[in-house]
Amino acid sequence: MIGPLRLHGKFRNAGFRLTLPREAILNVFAENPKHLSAEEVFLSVHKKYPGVGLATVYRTLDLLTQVGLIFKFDFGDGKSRYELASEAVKGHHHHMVCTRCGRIVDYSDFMEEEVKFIRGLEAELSKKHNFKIDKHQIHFYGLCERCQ
Amino acid sequence: MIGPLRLHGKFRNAGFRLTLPREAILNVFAENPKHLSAEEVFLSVHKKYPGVGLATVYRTLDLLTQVGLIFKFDFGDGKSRYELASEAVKGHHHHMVCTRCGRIVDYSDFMEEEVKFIRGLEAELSKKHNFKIDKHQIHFYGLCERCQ
DNA sequence: TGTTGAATTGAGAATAATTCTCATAAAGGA
DNA sequence: TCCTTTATGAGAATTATTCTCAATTCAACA
Repeated sequence: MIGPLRLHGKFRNAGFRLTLPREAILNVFAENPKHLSAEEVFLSVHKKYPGVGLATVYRTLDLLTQVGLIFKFDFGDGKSRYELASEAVKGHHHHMVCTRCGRIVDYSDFMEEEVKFIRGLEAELSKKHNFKIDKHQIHFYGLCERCQ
Repeated sequence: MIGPLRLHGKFRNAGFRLTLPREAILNVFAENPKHLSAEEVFLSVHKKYPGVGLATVYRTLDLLTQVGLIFKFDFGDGKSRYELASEAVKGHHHHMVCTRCGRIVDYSDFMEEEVKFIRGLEAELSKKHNFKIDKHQIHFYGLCERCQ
């Protein structure tokens, strides 16, 4: 669970207001685990706060992504997915996507080596191409256990 | 340029017919360089073969992706992009995406180390999670030279 | 603690990418 | 060449996402 105060601060500094829908949406991420689609977030919020509309969910997801509280992913199934940033950092992980059933398997093995390697690569690339990298995504695609 | 014979074989083995639209679409990739959207492919094909429709382009892109002749990418701007597989393999490269202007910068530096590292990771992950990995994508996001 | 202006919201319309439908046309084996 | 199957074009349909706009809420300040 993210501290309301930190959240509060993040929003204010960025010039945004802290509203009920925004907190509700953030709570969904704090309670549910991972990579939720906009519709899943909407349905989840809707249970407690039926008044919150889908457009607000989209707007807020955008906002939270900009502010850096959640990450946005595209696994190639036509809809975006979002995930709490603190989750992704604390239990840092990446994704394997099953090309048959669409299942997303997280892994957090070898992250230390991976992060070290990627950091190095980032530094080299940033310098060489004058590209200010601030995040990366690594996705593996293939067949999950069930679909082989 | 992909040899028509090899192409021929690939299609037959997969149970598909080799048609003019399919060749035309593949030629677009052989002639143009990289990561084209469906619409870009459509427009390009349309110049030489105005008869070819957008639906066919989508169908063929799907097909070519399945057969493995092209790769499909999602850079998070709401449209898929495609790229000749042999291009991606021969001049193996990955992508950096500018989060402000959407520009995609290819890089092919450090690929040897990168591929070696990723291969190792793939092997470990496949074994541990019993996930049959057949491809990966690495994307870096940030600000390109012009947008900083 | 009420007032006020700006930021935010909900509802539904609008948009954009992609997929589907179906009647017609083309491919390639017999 | 004929025939069956597969592929195609055109446009309708679908899906995710964004936009519009009047009504509401936030929070700074009186």
